[in-house]
Amino acid sequence: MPLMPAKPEYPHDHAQCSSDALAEAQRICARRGVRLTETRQKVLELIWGDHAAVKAYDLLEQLSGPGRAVRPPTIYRALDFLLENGLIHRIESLNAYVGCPQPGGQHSSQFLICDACSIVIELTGTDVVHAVADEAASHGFEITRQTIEVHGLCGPCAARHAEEAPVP
Amino acid sequence: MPLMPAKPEYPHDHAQCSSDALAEAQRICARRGVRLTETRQKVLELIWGDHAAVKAYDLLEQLSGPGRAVRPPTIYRALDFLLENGLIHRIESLNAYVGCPQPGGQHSSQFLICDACSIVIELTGTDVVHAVADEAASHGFEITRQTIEVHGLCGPCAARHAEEAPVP
DNA sequence: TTTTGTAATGTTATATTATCACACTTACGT
DNA sequence: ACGTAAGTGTGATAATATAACATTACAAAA
Repeated sequence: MPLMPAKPEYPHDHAQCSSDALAEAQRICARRGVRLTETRQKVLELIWGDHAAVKAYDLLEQLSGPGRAVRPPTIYRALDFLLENGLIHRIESLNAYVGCPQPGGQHSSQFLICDACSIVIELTGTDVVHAVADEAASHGFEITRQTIEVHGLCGPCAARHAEEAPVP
Repeated sequence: MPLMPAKPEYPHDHAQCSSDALAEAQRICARRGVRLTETRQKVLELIWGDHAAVKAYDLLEQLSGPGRAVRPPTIYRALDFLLENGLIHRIESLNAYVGCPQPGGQHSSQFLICDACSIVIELTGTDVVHAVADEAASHGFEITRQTIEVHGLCGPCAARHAEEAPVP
């Protein structure tokens, strides 16, 4: 049974959410003495268009216009900058990028990814991080980077799905 | 400081390890009534060449010979088969594939990946899985697939690294 | 044993994701 | 204004993966 695609449902004032993220990004870049140039900011805005992960070549299309053909390096440079400065995350299992809601600091990445509506929810709990750290330590392993990506159905999509295929 | 690449260190009888994996794969396929054809078996053998993850196009080169030019679909079909039957895993953060040491059953994927020697260690503990499941449940999220990929340095590489760059 | 249907493979082309190399421009401190 | 480093433009290409359709091999039925 194929998943029904849908728009991410996340009841909140997204215009606010997005502009907060942009403002915070500006603060962070100012504090760090790095430049949030027009291209970088534009890419960040596009990524914050909603709470789904965005593909590099979609950004490319969106940035390109009638008079302006943006090339891949432009996008990837902007993405690299945003990644380095902790403003976005890369979702490995999707080859896509999503805004970071707690930008600035290094923090481990744990995501719930809805395969129906594509929403990406970033987790902030420490239990998982600790459990992983313990396991790693027991193997004498020194962690530099954790990637935790959990696929499935978000609450609203799970509900919709159950409705469409009710269990007898 | 760049990581020193190295061969994966994993003191064991790898010939045995590898041939056990192959034999187990044959048992599993027989039980399931699916065919471990020559190409599929060859790919599985190559993946079990050591405990590092292998790239699809490296398999392609290794399978190709003077008289035989193997094309991408051949490899990807074999990889799909092996993935579907739980004989290998895909490491998303590397776009690469690794043998599964507990093949057959569905199980969550948790890997320690050494960025120096490329060894991939599959974890089997349940703490992490439970911690993730709890977090997901608290968001009303229904999990279908977990990907946990932890990058860093394995024990031997961490030791070697510390030796090369001693802390005063 | 031949037939026949399905699974598997071969083959060509192309899609998708990402990087390299080098030229040019802009911002910024001096 | 000048020099420098950071940022961007541009063309080419690398690396990863899939689509579409033809052909072959296998195993069970007739």
